[in-house]
Amino acid sequence: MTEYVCKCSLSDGEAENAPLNLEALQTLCDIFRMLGEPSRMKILMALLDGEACVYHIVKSCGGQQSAVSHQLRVLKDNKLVKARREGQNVLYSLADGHVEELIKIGSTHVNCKNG
Amino acid sequence: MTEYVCKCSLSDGEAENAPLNLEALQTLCDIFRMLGEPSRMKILMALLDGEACVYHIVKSCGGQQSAVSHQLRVLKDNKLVKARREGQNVLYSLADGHVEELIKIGSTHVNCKNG
DNA sequence: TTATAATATGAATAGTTGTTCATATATTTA
DNA sequence: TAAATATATGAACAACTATTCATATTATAA
Repeated sequence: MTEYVCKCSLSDGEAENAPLNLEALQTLCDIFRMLGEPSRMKILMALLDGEACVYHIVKSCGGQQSAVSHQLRVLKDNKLVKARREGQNVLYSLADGHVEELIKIGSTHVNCKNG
Repeated sequence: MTEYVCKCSLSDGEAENAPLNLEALQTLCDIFRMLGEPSRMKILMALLDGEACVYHIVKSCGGQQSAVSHQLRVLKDNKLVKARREGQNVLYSLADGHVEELIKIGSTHVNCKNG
């Protein structure tokens, strides 16, 4: 049985390379997974203009308060948002500029494909 | 019962705004969802250097051929990759530059958080 | 302290989805 | 045409997860 050779751009040697830290891959995918659920994306978009309390996030995004709280927890665990308490309220905001940038580029992609 | 006012940056009026096309939101999230699965991300990363046939994608990413084919189909349905047949082989490539850009920014985010 | 408001959480459930196995289709070679 | 290679696909199953409901926690107001 001879060595298989197709006409694509990869050699077998290149194809076998796995230059990827598995943990980093998982973390990277976790971030995208966070952005891949409409209920979470709505929350993040509501935070594009600045920090907001849970009450207003719920008002903006709809759905049950507990559902929003659950998602906020997941978003915080994955470092996409941060929170600070101010009296009775907890104010959430985007963790850093990358989140906003990812949303913008994703949106551009959608617009390109639809245009 | 008086109107609720918290100290976050949103007014009730702003919070109630839903300036979002639901279909576009879903499409946007679909793209990120595609990027949110390690098995798919591996495939996309294998395509960062150019087009590749299924055989080499499987060799690069591991797993069963049928699993890779299933994921390639989903990626194509969601317009993240495109395919062209060349003889027995089908060569896949990234749909456009946005995909690469998203992966890069996501990776930067990961590195920032770990640094 | 008691009551109320704001937020968080645990358990249960229903819906989604990635993988596997078996098989089908398409292309080339003998 | 028959055999072999490359890729795709359908069904089934297991794992994951978003939501709901009920309730707990935290903070302010009476």
